[in-house]
Amino acid sequence: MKARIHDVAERAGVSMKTVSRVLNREPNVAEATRTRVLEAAKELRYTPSLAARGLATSKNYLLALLYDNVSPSYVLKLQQGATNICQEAGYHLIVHPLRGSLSLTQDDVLAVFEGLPVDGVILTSPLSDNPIILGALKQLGIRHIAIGSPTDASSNLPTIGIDNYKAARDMTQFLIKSGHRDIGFIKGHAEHLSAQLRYNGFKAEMEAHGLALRPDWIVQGDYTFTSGEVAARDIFSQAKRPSAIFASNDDMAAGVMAIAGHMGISVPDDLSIGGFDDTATARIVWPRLSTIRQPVRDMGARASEFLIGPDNKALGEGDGKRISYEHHLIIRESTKAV
Amino acid sequence: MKARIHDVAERAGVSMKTVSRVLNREPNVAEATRTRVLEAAKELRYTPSLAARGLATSKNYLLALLYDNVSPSYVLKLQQGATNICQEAGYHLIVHPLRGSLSLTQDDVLAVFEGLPVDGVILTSPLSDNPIILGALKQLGIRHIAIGSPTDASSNLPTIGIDNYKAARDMTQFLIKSGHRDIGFIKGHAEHLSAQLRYNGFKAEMEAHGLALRPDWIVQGDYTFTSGEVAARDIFSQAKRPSAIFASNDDMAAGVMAIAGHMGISVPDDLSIGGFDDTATARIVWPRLSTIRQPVRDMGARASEFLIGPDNKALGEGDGKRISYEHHLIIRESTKAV
DNA sequence: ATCAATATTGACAGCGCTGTCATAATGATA
DNA sequence: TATCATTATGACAGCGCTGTCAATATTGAT
Repeated sequence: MKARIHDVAERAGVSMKTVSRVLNREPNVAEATRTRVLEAAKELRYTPSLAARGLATSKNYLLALLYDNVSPSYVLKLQQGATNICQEAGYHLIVHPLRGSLSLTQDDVLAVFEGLPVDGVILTSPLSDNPIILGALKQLGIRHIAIGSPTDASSNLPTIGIDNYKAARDMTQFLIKSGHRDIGFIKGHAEHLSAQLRYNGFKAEMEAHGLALRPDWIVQGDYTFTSGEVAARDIFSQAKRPSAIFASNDDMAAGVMAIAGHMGISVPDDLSIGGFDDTATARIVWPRLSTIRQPVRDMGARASEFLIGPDNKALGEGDGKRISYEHHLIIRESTKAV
Repeated sequence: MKARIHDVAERAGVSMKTVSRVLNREPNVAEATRTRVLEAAKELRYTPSLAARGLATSKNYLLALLYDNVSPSYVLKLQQGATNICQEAGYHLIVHPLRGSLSLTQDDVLAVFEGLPVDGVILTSPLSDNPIILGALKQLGIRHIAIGSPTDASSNLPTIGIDNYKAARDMTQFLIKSGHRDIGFIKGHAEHLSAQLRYNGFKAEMEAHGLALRPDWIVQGDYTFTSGEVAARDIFSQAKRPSAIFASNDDMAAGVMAIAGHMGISVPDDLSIGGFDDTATARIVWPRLSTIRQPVRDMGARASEFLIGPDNKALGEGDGKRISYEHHLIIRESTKAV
């Protein structure tokens, strides 16, 4: 039924080992031989057995993408980028939800990874900020990389992301330049490093313009739609309302928008709203959200490349531990100059 | 580093084969032996090597979930259900995007599956309606199951889903009972069987109540947000506007809502909107969508169970080829009695 | 022509597990 | 107690591939 390497070898008139060499792009194969083997493989529709190859090389040819508590479209975009690279390299990607990661014990986590026979793991926030998970990965010797906030130079964790701090400054600057002076802020999940960085960026830019941060307008959220609603209610119950609200992600921004709609506050006429991430949500709500776009697919692709590549391969410039991608400020209809 | 079956055997004082028996729940192992083996395995934190096991059994212990063109949250929910089951059985799930599936040739599809060493495939619409894909799967002898519309009894394809026809009737009936008589409809993607069934349900219920279907109010969409916008513009440009619009899925309903917002048509005061699927979108838009909920997680779980189980295992009642789950009509703020 | 260096190829073992089949222990039956 | 069916266990080969190492062919420099 299914062709084996032996069949290809026979057909090409070479040894199995030579076929193996061609298929694995090893050096020192005569050009003519290579061609002959490739042809034979094609004719037989040969594809190597993952299992056999894995057993022989003690690799698994499997990567995992772990997530908890992030937006589905973000996960799937990452995954699409990663899958493309995996396919080329004969790898496959297991997308694995890890629910309630914050309350997981060391043993829980070890059990998860022992049951996941992968060569590398891509972590998204907040998993990448979780010492238990990082510890388990290190203990088991599984390569890993985080998608998130590469600005934390203190850590040794290879990381791909955008400059959340700078991006938040950009959005804040945009709002200020649009004439807003009374700007509220909804913080992201307290456990996510990105949340801290985004807030820092907001704060720095406000201060750089000599604008006051009003504590009543700065509310803790947790990146969920509902927390955006709660935060919005909170802010709107104050004596004075801000003219703009910058939410740390799109879902919370959508929550703000829902409450505004409910309370008859017109967006963007009475209130401008800025989001972050440019998820599908940003284009689904009306008016559409002004937000920050991350090249998520590229980041996923880069992460797989790193995990599949040789151990010693550096990730980026400098110490080779961090890569920062460019973000983009996307202006849509949820913001307006005053 | 990593424990092998040999180590466990030694520690338990039995042969490797016996350990294998215990781990695979084969019969004819003395209770005392079983306990001893289990203990040894636990102490050594032993987990079998997928590759070796796969090589020996010529199984892959891998399932694939293929999708194209469906909402991310739908895919991830399916995946969560499926993953749970897979874990228990020592399987893993590869979520695989198959973009542009409609223009794929036989060879493209074969190449995809040959590169995907899996024991079973879960197909979502529209892949499950694609004869090329089904053909390739059959040709390669890969077990598969569709998530979608199990009402098509003509096919031999095992299918899990809800009764799209009935669900659409339910939503239509609800709108009619709310006093709406002028109801528009936005059709789903022409290639999806579900789209046809939903439309049929709408039509049947309208006719059952003696209500006319106005062709100007029935517009073709393709399940995307944008197509919902286009359809809405189309309907709103007619001389008379319907008092309610039933969109074949939530994303299109959100599109309608966006255009309504844009044109100053108030939802639900001037226009009721019904969606379908109860995706995250339904709760993100404002007002929140009345819609139809499917037990997507359960469906994913059931699908994996089927694929992992023995060949002869029937799926459901009757001919054992179809399972229909209950749907639920979810009433939120996007609809209102007139 | 000669030999070292290099390029190209193949034989063979073994990765960690399970299937097959043989054997040993146990229980049931006469 | 002898005999046979049943249950419990182990020895061994082999799944399809690649790593190691040895063998052979080719090249270039003398």
